[in-house]
Amino acid sequence: MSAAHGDKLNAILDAAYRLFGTRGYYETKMSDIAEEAGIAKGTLYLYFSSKEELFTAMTKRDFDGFIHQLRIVLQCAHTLEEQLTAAAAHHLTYYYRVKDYTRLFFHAPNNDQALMDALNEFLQRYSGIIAELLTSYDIANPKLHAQSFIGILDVFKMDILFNPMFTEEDLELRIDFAVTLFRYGCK
Amino acid sequence: MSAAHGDKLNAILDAAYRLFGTRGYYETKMSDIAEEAGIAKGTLYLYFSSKEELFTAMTKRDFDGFIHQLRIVLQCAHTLEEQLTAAAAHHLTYYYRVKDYTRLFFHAPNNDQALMDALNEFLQRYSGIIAELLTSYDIANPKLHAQSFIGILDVFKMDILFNPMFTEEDLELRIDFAVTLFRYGCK
Amino acid sequence: MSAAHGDKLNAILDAAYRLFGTRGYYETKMSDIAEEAGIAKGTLYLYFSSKEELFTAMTKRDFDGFIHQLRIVLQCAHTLEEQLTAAAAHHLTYYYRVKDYTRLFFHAPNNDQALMDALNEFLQRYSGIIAELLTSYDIANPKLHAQSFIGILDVFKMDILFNPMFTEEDLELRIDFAVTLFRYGCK
Amino acid sequence: MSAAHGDKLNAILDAAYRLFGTRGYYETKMSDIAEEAGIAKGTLYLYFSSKEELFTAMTKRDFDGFIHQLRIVLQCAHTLEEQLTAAAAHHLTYYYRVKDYTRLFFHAPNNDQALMDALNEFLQRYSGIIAELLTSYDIANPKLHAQSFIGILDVFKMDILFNPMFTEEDLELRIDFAVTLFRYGCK
DNA sequence: CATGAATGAGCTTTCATTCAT
DNA sequence: GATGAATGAAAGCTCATTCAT
Repeated sequence: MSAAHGDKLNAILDAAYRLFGTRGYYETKMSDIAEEAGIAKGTLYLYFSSKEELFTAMTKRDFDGFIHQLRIVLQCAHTLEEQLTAAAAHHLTYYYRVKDYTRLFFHAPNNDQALMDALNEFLQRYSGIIAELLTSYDIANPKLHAQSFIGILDVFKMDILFNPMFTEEDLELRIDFAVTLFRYGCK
Repeated sequence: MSAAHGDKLNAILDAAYRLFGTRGYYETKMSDIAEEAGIAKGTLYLYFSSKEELFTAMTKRDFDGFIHQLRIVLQCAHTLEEQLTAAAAHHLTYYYRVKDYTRLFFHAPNNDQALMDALNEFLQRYSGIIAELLTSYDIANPKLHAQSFIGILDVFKMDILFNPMFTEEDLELRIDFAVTLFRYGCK
Repeated sequence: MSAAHGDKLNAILDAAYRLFGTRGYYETKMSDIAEEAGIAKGTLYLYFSSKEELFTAMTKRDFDGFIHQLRIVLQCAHTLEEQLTAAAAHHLTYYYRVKDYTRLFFHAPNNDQALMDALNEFLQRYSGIIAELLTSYDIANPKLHAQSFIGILDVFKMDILFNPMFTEEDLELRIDFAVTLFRYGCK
Repeated sequence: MSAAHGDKLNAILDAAYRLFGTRGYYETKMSDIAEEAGIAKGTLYLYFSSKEELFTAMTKRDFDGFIHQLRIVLQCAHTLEEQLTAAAAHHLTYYYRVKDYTRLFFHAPNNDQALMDALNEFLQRYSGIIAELLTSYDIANPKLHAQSFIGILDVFKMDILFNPMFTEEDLELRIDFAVTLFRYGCK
């Protein structure tokens, strides 16, 4: 894979991310993506054999970045409290940064097994990392706890993505709230 | 003829629920819904002015049923523990019952404001009921706590919907787990 | 045909005239006509077996009115000059009065032989009346002359129907102009 | 590839002319035009963004051809008599040649402003050319006279288009008749 | 006579994908 | 590798007409 090839590939994935994210899968045309990427329509098919495959590839790159970044922020934290807070901050900040790309979270192609697999794999990796963390602190049921922690965080995406008044302070508040609830329960 | 009218209306909504739920919005044709409902294509348009409107109406009916059922099960519970357990059981059992209709939760028409409004309204009602509950027990931050509780429950939908080995025991386990975590934190 | 029947019939024809005239044949729905006439959709079909037949009936009534009126105004005129002027005034005033119903002259159903027959028959009757007039003054080629006279008048419909500034003076001017040109040629 | 492009464009316009002309606007399907032109349905939309636009483009090409031809035949005539005869012959011969395309003159899409504009522009150009001619011979009211001349000619289209027995001699007769009437009046 | 709920054939337009250049 | 003209399947919606009441 030459540098030029990689450049064009990333240009396509970037364009796909922007358009799928802002308009949704079915509302985005391959020709729009080609134009946004600055290449010809036919060229897309030299890189991806179908629209679905492109969508899945774009999603996977996004997932990989999420996981990669998660590992990095976790390395800078040392107590359980710090690590959960880092993970929560990473999760919510991610949504906060992409609040203009809400379609990513609601509109995907429907009958694509590869995408479903990628989604499941992502969740396994994500909850695996959190579970590993909890295991190292001897917390029981690490997998269920990890999933629940992610669930607590994820429910706030509705606020973040759809409430235009949502501020960074609201973000901080929810980060601390989620960690505290997870650790100590409601009050 | 109001009874007949209601019958046909419900036949359409039932058919829409089945097909949208198993195939997804974009993969379901209006002609399929008509056939499934046992009526002519044009008749659909006497009841709903567009495919989107039909989808939103079907969704709203589902939401209403969920909320209605929730209120009923909550009336039979009297302590906080019982009430949270009832709500958790209701939520997860709902997913368990509709595990064949996974598309309902992932594939909706894009850019439809009426649907987004319905979704938001549902979440407000749902979290409002839980928050009210928490308030009556003097728990701080009732709204955030309510959302978090729902988040914990909702994350398990991935297991329920996509893990074909998922059993009713797994269900029971998660119901108790969710309530305990919510009340007392991890460990 | 009872009075009530005739009333309803005329209500339908009136409604059809208004809607076909302002919107055009294909842009007017049978249901619109029914509503405009204050009756039910199905009732239309008790009077006319199809949309085309209704259009043709409406057109014929209009043609009959035109011819009937023409005969009346001609009876009040006695010299050739007066008669031609009366006919010209009648023709152009007709367009002037229905300038809000321009679709009548441009948009008709396409493959309806009955309508084409009605149109031809009208033109035969119209030019026949004028030709008869010319014959009584021993003018040669009465049929061609009659047609030409009608042609001179008819060309002005574009001005009348499409020029919103067109005034009654413009009308008078064209009436005299047409008669003079027809009788004496240009200058 | 401009030649090929032009070829395909003309193939489409030719096909549209034939089908719209013989069947009418609403009775002609885009798929029929594509087939007649020997291309795919979707290709039509690379050249014209809608059925209406195609109809208008076809009409304009026809109008342009009419005007172009008119200018040519007028250049070969030198007296007023000759010029009017040339114009009359051109007008009536045009109808005679396209007598199989009667729908062109009766059936156009409704509510299309671009088409109405094209029609008006054509009439302005046509009557403008005739009026200019009359002006050069110091004839008063050149615009009204020009319109009337056109009206005299145009009325004969009914005979030409709808009378299957209409011969070339009938054509010649009307050409001379129209010019004589226009110049000297009846008788 | 009158109604209007129900029908279903019909058509424009879109867009993912291909392939000759 | 890159292009973009060409393709053609596919689907939402309309509306003239029917017929049970």
